[in-house]
Amino acid sequence: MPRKPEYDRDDLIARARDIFWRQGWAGTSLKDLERELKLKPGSFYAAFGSKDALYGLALDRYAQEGVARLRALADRVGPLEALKAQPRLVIEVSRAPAKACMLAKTYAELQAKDHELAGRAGVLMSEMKACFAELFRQAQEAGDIALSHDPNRLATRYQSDLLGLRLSAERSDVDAHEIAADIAADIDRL
Amino acid sequence: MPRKPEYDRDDLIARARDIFWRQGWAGTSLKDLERELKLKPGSFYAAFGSKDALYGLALDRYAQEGVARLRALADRVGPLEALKAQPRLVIEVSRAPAKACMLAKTYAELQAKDHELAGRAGVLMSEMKACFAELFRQAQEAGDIALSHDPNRLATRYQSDLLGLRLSAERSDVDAHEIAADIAADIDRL
DNA sequence: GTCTTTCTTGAGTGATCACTCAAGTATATA
DNA sequence: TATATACTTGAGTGATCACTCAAGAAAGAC
Repeated sequence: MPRKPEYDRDDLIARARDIFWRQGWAGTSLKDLERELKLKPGSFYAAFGSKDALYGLALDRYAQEGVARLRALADRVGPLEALKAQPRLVIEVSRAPAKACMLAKTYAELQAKDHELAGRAGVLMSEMKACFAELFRQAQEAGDIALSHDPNRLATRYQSDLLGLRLSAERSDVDAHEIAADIAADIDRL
Repeated sequence: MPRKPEYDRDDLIARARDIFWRQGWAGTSLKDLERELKLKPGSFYAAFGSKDALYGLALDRYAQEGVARLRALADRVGPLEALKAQPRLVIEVSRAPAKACMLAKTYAELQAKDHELAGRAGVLMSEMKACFAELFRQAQEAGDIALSHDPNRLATRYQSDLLGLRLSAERSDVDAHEIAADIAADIDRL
């Protein structure tokens, strides 16, 4: 009996993610969102409740797609090759709104104020790290990496390297492909 | 003939740097600054002109002290040992308001809006990178690092690693000392 | 067609933003 | 002591912030 909304909620979340990813939390005003999502304030708040709530949904979507993409890659080329390819891939996605990791940007921006979204970003980064560790462990099982290494430690370093790489990739005076190649080369030496 | 200001300008810039470093640009309001610097709006604007102008001074101070500290360290222990010690040192400074690099935080927060301060942070990061490259080159001259390596490439990777490390050091679920040790170990293998 | 339910619209809310400025106060020189 | 020259004070500026809500419009059920 009721009327249906004119928007595609999933599409709106994806578009909001791109805006937040690029401009950050404080850098994105409701005016920005209303313009880009073509939603008047009333519809916006009926659909999402608050700016923070939408940011949370966007953050979850970002992390979920990131993990899914890496897992799918590992299923295709195996864990070691996936870990080696990932650095190059994350800085080459040209349709992405930014090179830097949205989780890291969120954490860096909001952690000092103990914002709930910073906590959420931290949890999601931790899950991402666990995903890396699992792939390192699988690579060890496959005999590609010496068993003497601790997969959790490898994952921690690897994630740190990726965060640095992706931040560096935003800079015009840095050749991020060289860094990506060096990170991949490090994995080969394990 | 005139009255002297009651504040120490250098001290105010240092205090402002710490606030901006921790809370970011948008995350720091003039109310925050007025409270921490104990300056009423009139005095604040007479002294610094604008929030952005003070942020710029704070950024310059941050970068200048960072370079000076590393150069002093290199003079004491030599270029190779300085580069190896730096990762541990940057995450161990307990009186620092944050572990992450202020230049990186500024760049990440403001680059999307082409803010002048992001450009300034980028230039300062570039200067820092040049400082790293110089130390790598000196280490090669001293015979500590094989001449086959490009010092600029080493510096780029090293800086990227440091950015990742320092961001990781903000997280409670990460053992940053392990990462720092691994980065130092990488330098030994060159 | 009529009713019910939900969505859309957009002016308007108080709070906070960076910033201004006129009035008051203190100090070094004459 | 008188005067000139800053510095300090804090109420107040318009703009923008996230957000609200009442009224109008549209679509399924009957």
